[in-house]
Amino acid sequence: MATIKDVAKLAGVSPSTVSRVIAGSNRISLETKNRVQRAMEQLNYVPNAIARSLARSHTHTIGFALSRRADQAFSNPFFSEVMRGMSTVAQARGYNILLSISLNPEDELSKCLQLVRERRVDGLILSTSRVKDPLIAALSEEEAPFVVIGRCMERPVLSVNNDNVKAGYNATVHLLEEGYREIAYLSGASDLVVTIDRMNGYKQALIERGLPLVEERIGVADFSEQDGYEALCQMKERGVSLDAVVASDDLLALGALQFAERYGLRVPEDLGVVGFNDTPLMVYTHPPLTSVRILSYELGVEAMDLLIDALENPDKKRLKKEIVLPSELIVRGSSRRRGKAE
Amino acid sequence: MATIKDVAKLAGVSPSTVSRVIAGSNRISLETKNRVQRAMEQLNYVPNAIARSLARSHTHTIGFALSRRADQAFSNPFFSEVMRGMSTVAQARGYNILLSISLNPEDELSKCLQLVRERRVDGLILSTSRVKDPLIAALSEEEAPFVVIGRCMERPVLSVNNDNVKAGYNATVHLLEEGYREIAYLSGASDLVVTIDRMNGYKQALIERGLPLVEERIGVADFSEQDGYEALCQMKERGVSLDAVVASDDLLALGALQFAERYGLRVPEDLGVVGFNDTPLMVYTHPPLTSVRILSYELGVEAMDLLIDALENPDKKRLKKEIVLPSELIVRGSSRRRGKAE
DNA sequence: CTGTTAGCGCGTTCAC
DNA sequence: GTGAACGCGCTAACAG
Repeated sequence: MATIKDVAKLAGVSPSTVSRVIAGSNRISLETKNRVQRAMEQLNYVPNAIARSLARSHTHTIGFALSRRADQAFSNPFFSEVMRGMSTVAQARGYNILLSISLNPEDELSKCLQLVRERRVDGLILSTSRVKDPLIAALSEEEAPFVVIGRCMERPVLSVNNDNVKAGYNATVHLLEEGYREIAYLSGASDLVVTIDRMNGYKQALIERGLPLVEERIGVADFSEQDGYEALCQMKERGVSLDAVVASDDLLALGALQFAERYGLRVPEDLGVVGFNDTPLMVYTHPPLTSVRILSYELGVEAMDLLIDALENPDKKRLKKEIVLPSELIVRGSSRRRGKAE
Repeated sequence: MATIKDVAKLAGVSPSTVSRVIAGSNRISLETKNRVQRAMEQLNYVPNAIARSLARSHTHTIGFALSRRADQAFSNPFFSEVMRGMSTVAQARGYNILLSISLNPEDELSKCLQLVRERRVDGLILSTSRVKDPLIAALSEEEAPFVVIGRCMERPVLSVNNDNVKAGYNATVHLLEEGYREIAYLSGASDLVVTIDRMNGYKQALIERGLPLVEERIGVADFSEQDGYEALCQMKERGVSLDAVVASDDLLALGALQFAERYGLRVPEDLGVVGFNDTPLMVYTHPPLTSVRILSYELGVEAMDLLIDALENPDKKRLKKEIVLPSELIVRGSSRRRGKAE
């Protein structure tokens, strides 16, 4: 494998000259430039990225942290889409993506710190955020550049989020307008900021319409259909009445559908259901699932752009920008009973 | 950020000594070893991975190539699972994963070559294989270490695959045993080795049972429900009769379900359907989808292990091992009509 | 415009 | 057992 020296030798110049034509320096004669380029082609020369990184002390690599719970949570294409978005930008701006999948938040923390301290990545993108997130705290202390997909409640950070409060609010209002009154909320892991925000939107809608906020109608479940199903069954068995469910994830909404089946409830007549993420396959549930569409691809795009901007403009680094992307409620059969025969 | 020199200075030794305790050299006195370790802790020292890579001329990083069509194809968790498997092994063996998502095979080729030539990765894992795959050819010529998830028809390569021919065969035999006789096959992109293998299994089953092999019953579609739907509609409109479908992907099977609805065919009575991948959400289709379960997580595990083994045992490098993992047909409502009232 | 000199941070002989 | 010296391949500051 040819090195910069080989090229220099062949072209009859010094390595630094070669380095200059690679960098596209303008103070270089057209003639030697051509000569060098010919030599590079002839030797099939490609600069060694590692050596470059060492010399310039940055890697042009971004780490993406995914903890397994998050991963399985969204066995829907949410993260695939985010990654596609990130990847598009990374590609365009000359960056690479290093993947870090962990089994739990503790591992995630140590692996991310490792990546940063080893200087393997220039910055990190975090896939979710929790209340008092230790990872965010550690990274902040380390002064490592990072952006979180989600929101940080404790301190200003670079972040890209969707309007979860509003989305939760809209979903709930929609159910109210369809005539549902006893609306339950299915939360994901209770320390995830997303699910808390969505819940707050839900609460806000109820309060605004003067409806009672029944704590027993709020169920906490891991992001899985099974858990969603069980949470609702427990509610029912405790004698809590409900005629609709706002589920903070489509998988949980699926659990709600199962729950309806178990108790012989008709959807949407007896139970209205709305989920989150608008997972493509949810079109095929019976009835098709109403869901909040999240701009996951765009989330990835914005996150990567934000991080690279911060990286490349050290002056702006201190400005902790927070981007919020809109969501859209996609109404389908699972929540539309207005005008239907009762 | 502390360097090896800082540690050396603090411990009152030379950098090479520090290097030795990092490497776990045994010819070092316990005393200085402890002294160095204390210094490392005190300075919160972590070796710079880039400098290491340069000195040792390998990165401990594996590239994973995904081309977008493959990605969207499997908006099911197939690749997530593969990645989880790869990640587990990578973690355990001290490797990192660099992600390379491309929009098309051409981009994929150039990006992968780039990664290898830049020496950014020690090796690559390819997510799919095509007939006369240019990427495989290029990588072979480059003598870059890589393993393909799938199979290479032209030359021996390191590969991890599932038993697609047998799986296609089993799926078809199952339909035959359920009494279906006019079985169609829905292929994915016609140059993907997976889909070809599955088709050959399908053909073999028909031939074995003495049934005619009707070329018109083989439809080619991209991996999407829409395409699957359209392929079958075209078949129908051309007057081709069919009473069952083997779809090389669950999404295509979904298209078959749509097709059935469109033409008022009852599933499984009038149309039997079996898909591939056993996507979790397919349990919720009506009726639940029969599908071939692929060991995607294990595929990732084996691929990563195979690659790292080859990397770390240069002597074995020449041995082009090909691993095949079993699959399992999960029978559900969409293909079970035996014993049912007709 | 171009070459020389010094690193970037670490691994690895080769001596002592 | 330990240190000095050199090299990995490239960039950057300084001359000229």
